[in-house]
Amino acid sequence: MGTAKEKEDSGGEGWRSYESVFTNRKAGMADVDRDRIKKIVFEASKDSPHFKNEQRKEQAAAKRLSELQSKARSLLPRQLDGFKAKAKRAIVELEASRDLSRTWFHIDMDAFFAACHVLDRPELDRVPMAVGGNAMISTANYAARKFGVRSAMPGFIALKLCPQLTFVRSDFAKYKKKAEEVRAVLARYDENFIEGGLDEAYLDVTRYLEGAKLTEEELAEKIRDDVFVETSLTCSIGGAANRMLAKICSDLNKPNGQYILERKRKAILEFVSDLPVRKIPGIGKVTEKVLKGLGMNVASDLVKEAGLILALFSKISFESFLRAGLGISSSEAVGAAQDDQDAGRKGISCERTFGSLRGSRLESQLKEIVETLSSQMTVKNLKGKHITVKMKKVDFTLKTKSRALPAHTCNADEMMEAAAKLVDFKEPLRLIGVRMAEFEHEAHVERGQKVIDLPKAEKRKEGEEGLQGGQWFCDKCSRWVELEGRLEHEDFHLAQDLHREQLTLSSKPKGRGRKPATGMSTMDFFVQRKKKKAGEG
DNA sequence: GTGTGAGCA
DNA sequence: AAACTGCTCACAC
Repeated sequence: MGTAKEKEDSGGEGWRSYESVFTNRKAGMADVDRDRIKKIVFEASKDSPHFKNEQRKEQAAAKRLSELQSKARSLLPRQLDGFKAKAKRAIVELEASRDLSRTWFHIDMDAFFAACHVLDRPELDRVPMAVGGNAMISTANYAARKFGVRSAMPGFIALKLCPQLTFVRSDFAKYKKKAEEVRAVLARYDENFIEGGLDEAYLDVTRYLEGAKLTEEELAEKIRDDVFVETSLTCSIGGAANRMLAKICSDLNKPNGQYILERKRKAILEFVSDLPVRKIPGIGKVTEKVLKGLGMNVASDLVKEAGLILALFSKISFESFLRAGLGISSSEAVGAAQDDQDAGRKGISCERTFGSLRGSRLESQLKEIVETLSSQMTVKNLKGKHITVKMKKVDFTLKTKSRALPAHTCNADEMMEAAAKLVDFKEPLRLIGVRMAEFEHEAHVERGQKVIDLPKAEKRKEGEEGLQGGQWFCDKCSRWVELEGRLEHEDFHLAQDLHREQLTLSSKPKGRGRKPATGMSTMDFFVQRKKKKAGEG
């Protein structure tokens, strides 16, 4: 896909150039099938407003790429040399921080939701099956994946790929229960393991390995064995010197497999030298396209072309690309996983998609969303001073409106009043959402200080003791919650966990403010004047 | 401060 | 007929 030539092809061949999230290579898919899948997904999509919007976005991405390409071409050799020199120093700096002293395992349950259902209904294992419904699928078993059925694929499209597909309604309580069983096993190997959603975890097994006199391969076998014996579920394990590499490795021999990357600089550099950039956590479809358009295909290319990257991308992107290319990421443990997700949060939001609503019905939908958000904020003890309303029109185009509020609040009425002012209820929408930001941050939880909140909770406990249990202590977030709100509160954690099923907690370039707390100063120095320099000359 | 959009899982 | 949700960052004005 080098040139933007074939365009006007609305006829029978349009599907050929149609690459979507659903048609990428995944474990267990033969190449022969890819064209068929592409074609079916394309046929089911091409006339929808959603598809039009996708095309619009693709064009914008292509434009961005060509701008970057021409920016790259216009760089004078001496400018590029300057960037290269700075990049070189950044590489030396990062290399000095390389830590090979620890072994991290990334545990990834195989088709977790689907596998949970198979436990109760073994016959489902032999037929193509997906968890979810007509609108959206959350997981598919491996039999269904052979047909191209993917998570995050609309059910109606999956049915076209696989007419005999069996749908199973999701059962969050079941997943949560099984996840607890899995965690009980994992905790024996690292009591401070980091949870990544319901079906993922990072374990620092360094200490266990020292005590047990096992090789890493043997330990991974043992953990997979334990998990299977005690939960009847299979998982895949990746082992490496840091979490980023471990996560990449856990995907390589999926399902029910393992891959250990030797903790040696040379082995790691070899590994990244034929690691497709798309495998790097944080690099998705679009970034892959951009990098490939700039001639970078494997992770180590990001180091080779570090000067160019420095010239073209932001400081943050530069550093994360460089880390990926060197196979370096944080290898230290993170504070308690549950608390960590709240610390450093910048905003909280809630949004709903519906068919098409306007007028008073739209208004009451907005109110519902505001109320949900308000109660989540109350639970999390968050008050925001800035509100944003997000609106998606029927043609899938997005619009946001935001306002600063007179004071910090998590009050539903105040939020609704502000939100309603930002919406034109006459216009039909397919989605509406509300985001609150600019929190008043009292004593924010720093990385690694997992119990900083506890004294507060403890104090509260003593103080409220006389009040006869109008409150309930949530172990999950170590906070006191109004007793009446308990069910809702638990649901909230469940929903959050569920959502995280599709996310990763690994060190990634963007996302949820999980930035390194330290070690940036030198890097800052290298790149701080990037823009100025780029502009001159 | 506000608005838009991209990107990711 | 039908394509989610929550979060972050970049950039323009």
